[in-house]
Amino acid sequence: MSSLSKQIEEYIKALLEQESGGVLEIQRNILSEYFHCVPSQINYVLSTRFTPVQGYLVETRRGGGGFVRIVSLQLDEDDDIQDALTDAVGDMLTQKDSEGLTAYLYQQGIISQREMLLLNGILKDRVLTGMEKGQRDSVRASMVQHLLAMLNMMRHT
Amino acid sequence: MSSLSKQIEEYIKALLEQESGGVLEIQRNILSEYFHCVPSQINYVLSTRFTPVQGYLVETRRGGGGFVRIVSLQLDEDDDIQDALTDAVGDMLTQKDSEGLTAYLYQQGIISQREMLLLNGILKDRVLTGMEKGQRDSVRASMVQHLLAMLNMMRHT
DNA sequence: GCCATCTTTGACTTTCCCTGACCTTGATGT
DNA sequence: ACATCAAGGTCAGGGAAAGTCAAAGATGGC
Repeated sequence: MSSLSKQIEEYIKALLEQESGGVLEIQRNILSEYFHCVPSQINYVLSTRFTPVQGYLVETRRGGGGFVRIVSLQLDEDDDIQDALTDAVGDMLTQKDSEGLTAYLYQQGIISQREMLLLNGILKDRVLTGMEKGQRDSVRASMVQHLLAMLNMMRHT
Repeated sequence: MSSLSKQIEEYIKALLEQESGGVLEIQRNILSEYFHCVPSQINYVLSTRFTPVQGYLVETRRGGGGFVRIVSLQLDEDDDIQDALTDAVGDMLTQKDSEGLTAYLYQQGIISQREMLLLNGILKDRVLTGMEKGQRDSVRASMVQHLLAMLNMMRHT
């Protein structure tokens, strides 16, 4: 008995495969009606199975004409970016570690020096104001995960 | 299925491009008739998409011969980016505004398209997790303020 | 059988867009 | 000056999405 979440996951992935560009746009309500579940079930599936680490980027818009857009990144196994995504960055990342990572990306020729400097500037503790260290490191991790996912995407286009 | 607001936005931007001086003067009623909508819809579009932080100034005059003037702000080579934008950013910045700002910076040749995409990617609500909206907007403002400072420095060295 | 983890649900919230009723300002003719 | 008309402005409200969160339920490993 595969769970509903699992089924929804498969369905979305099937839809994604049909899209040539690896980009799927769909309405949350349509999906939840199709599976006879509450809309927030879709959020659960997206947040547990379509994360940057798993190779997906999700974008949404609310209000009239709202949608959910799911982008599938083609990731190859032995890739610097993918390694960083699965190994180096967990769900917490200190300023020091993020600087180490950007230096590595620069040294690998994945980002420019200027990009490294800009990213470091934005990821500093001093800039991520008004939160506890734990939260800062968690937000930084999220930012860097998304950054890596996008770098991966750009590399393949 | 792009929203009416989006269409109006595009239309205005297209008109603006045709103007050599970056200044467009038009009547609100003409626009609203063209799009078969109420006049105040135009105000909505102007106030959400043509703000200073997105690189625009809007001036209007009421009464007979009234008009809406939309000015696309141009940065000169020796303009101080910080001076020009710090106030506009303020201490709160929504995702939409930050995207407008990066688009502006790109259009003005201050950042590359790739930098714009990377920045947008890490400034999204979805990425700045685990906080209330107020805090998100405040952290985003902080990040963008620091970004402006760095861009300003890099520009003159 | 117990505990941890994953799933499912639904009540409540937020965002975005659009409309219409009513208000303010400026120009013009007398 | 004043009346009138011709702009544009404001604001509250409603509808259409998606988001959040916590509680309840299911599952699986030991």
